[in-house]
Amino acid sequence: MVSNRGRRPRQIDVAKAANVSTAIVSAVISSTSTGTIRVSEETRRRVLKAAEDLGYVPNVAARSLAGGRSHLIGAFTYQQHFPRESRDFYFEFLLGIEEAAEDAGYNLLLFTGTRDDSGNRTVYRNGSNMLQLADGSIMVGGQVDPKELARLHAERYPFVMVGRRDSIPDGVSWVAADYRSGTAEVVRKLAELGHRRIAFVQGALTHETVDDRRAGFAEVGTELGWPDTSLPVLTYDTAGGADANRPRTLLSLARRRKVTALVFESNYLADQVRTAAASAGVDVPGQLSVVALGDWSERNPGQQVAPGLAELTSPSRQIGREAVAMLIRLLGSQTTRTEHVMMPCTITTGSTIAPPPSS
Amino acid sequence: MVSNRGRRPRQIDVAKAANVSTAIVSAVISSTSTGTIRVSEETRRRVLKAAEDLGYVPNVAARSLAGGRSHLIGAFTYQQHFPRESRDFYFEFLLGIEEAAEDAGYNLLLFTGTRDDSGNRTVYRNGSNMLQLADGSIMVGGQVDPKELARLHAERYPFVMVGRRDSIPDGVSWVAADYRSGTAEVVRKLAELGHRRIAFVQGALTHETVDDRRAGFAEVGTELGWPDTSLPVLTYDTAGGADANRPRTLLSLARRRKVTALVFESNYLADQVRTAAASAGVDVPGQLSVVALGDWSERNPGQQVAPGLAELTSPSRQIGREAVAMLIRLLGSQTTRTEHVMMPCTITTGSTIAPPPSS
DNA sequence: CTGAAAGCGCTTACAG
DNA sequence: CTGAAAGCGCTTACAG
Repeated sequence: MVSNRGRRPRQIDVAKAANVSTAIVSAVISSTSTGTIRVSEETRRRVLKAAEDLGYVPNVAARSLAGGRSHLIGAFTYQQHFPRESRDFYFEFLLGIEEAAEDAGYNLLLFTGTRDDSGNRTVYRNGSNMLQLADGSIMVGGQVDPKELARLHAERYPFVMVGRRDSIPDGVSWVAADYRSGTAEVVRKLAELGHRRIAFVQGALTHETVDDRRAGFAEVGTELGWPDTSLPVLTYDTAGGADANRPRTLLSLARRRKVTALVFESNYLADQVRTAAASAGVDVPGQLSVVALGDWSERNPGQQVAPGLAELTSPSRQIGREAVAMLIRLLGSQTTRTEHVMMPCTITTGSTIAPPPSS
Repeated sequence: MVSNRGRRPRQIDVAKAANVSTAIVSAVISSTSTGTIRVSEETRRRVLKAAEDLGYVPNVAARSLAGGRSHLIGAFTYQQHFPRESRDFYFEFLLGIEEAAEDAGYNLLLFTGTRDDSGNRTVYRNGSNMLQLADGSIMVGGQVDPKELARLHAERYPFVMVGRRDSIPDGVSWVAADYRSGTAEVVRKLAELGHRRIAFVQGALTHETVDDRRAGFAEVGTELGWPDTSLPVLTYDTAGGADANRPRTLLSLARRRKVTALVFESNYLADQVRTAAASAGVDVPGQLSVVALGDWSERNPGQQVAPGLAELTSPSRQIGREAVAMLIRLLGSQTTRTEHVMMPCTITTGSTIAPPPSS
């Protein structure tokens, strides 16, 4: 490496040139607002001049060693690759993080170099917490290592989780999409259009955000005083993978149950059912309204968003932004604190929602 | 801030626990290949165990202060915002940089926090070279501050320029798109299809990459022994902005000059001319072939790529990747060195190229 | 193969 | 308002 060590002017050189102590140089250069040190305007100018003349440039590593802060925000993911394609669900989170870091004047450290010898992501490489390079970090993505998160938290390393909120240890801060309210909003909207039988379609494998959506779904029933039969929950077997018959089964089930609107946890399945309806002669949305609630777990990698499909969309960019704001709050706080924020989802109406058939 | 200072175990604690010196701990933990220090397998295990038990985590700032390396690659841009939208010309460069950093096991520091009080990007904030947080950096984008670059280079800070190669000081390393060869390839292709009069269309404002393209254009004439009249260069006034008449002027000029193929520096203008041709009853590509050479400077922000337009495409992603590889070479080199690499462009044939009219 | 110690370049109490 | 000095937590010659 081309090393300039020893040739580059240091603080002490500037101090000598300006005929002051290094403390003064430090105070002038870093212009610490915390500093109780006040420097006369004349001295200040002299120091600045000397620094300029010598081409002095503070060493950031030394500064952060002595000062205890790097002024860096980190972004980490357990995903195999950093989200880089716009079709990657986590991509938008990262964009929001970048934007907010930029707005806040922070540099952003992407922990791209955090794979162990087996190619798996880990925070602790050779037992060393790589994240501490940054003052705090945002953890992005659907995969997590709960043990690592717990250890991080125990170490009191400041971080905010984004992209999921289940399977993460207590005390960990997060920002998440409010699927509950969003789903309730969707159902309310359908009810307003005149629907009186709306089914919630979920996979066999449940997780927290599915529970949230179902809660939002049920909530509207209570709100409107509907009987349980008006809001049936249909569960299909996820284990079988992409079962070609699944969409048809669901369609006939819907007809039998006299359901006029289908609310799908999975965008993928919603899209499939819409397609199947077309070939089965069922008019969407004339006879059947279809809404997707934003779960992409069944999506094939590279699959594009289904155009025209009514859907609940995660406010991923805003979540990313909020996570950075939250992290900065955590960093500024004297006490250890935990924050949880739910951000409202967006409803894209699309062309698959309409009033129920008048019959 | 939640500070763990003083509570977190340090190297010395591990050393005491393992009954060795800190030098040994350092050697074991950092597993420096350079290290002439050899540690017995048993000692090694003891140290690792102690580190594990204590939850020891090396401090990176200290490490890079003492060792002189941070093992971080930086990315900087003079653009107002970091490229984040796929329609941003510089976005792909950044993706390539991220990919390559990930592959090389480096963390990537995005210098998002580098705007001064007026909102302008600077490398030197309060006289301090922010980039030195990273061992070396990639500079991305179309804007540059030549003075800062010169200063950086004088300081012997290792960096590689990407996205442009003119207006940058001597001795600075860069990776750029090879528009010369690409343009030659385009013209050769047109000649093979039977074209014998091909015009190069350029703006009044010239810069290095336009010169490159024109050189590639002229090169083929020499190669094939064509007279100068076969390869005219048409210059239009850029000063007038988006002049609505420009496309028509060019079309009639082309007809008068008996030109059967138009090669445009500017993608924007190429697209406009194609559209104008349609409404003027000129068949593209039946009567006139149109090719764009990848200059986007006239593009409106947010404008999408013109679909179907034959064009030369900058290998931006590969350039980003190569820049990282180059930087890593520079970092590993004992001597100060400069490297320049031109990466081949891609030709997208599209639907605007055909043999000339048979008449 | 191992240990004691200097030094990396700052910041920040602590005295004056 | 200013100075001398300790200390941040490592790495790396240099001795043993």
